[in-house]
Amino acid sequence: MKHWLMKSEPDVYSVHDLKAEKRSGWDGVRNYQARNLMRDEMQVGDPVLFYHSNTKPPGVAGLARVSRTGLADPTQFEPDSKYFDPKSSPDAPRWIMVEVEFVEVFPHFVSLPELRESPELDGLMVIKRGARLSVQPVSQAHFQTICKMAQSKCRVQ
DNA sequence: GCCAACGTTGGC
DNA sequence: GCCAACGTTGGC
Repeated sequence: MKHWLMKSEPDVYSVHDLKAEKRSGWDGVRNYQARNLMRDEMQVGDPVLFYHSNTKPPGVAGLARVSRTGLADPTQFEPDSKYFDPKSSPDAPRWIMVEVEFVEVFPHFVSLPELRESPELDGLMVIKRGARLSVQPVSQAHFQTICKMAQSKCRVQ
């Protein structure tokens, strides 16, 4: 089992939105590296740290789990969507996404400054400069440290 | 609002 | 295939 961190701007889609909706397709990713991780590496059941970006402060807000894999992102076929991709077709969809299922809102929001302060999180991708990738792998040790900081047992089921 | 980082585009 | 220009991300 692999562990992940996925970024979303809470003004657009927050962990509270996922709580209300229970499950959601992770649409709108238009970066090949992020797509490849979703398409090739993610498996049903993998835990996902839900990260709030572009907000004050940014940080890890909750937990989700991968509930479905290998789905075509429907927004690539919607001409009115800002994620529309005229070069993609339903026969050969270019943008593959996963669906995630809500697990919990963390009792304690772990802010980016807190992540930076923890010596145990040395090497965590999201605290590196210029780490723009919106889907990131997280080591099991880092994942468990963040769960502890969030005051969560991170039980996925 | 600024700007560093970095991905993408397109001319050559 | 190189690389300058440009666009986006996202912290600050």
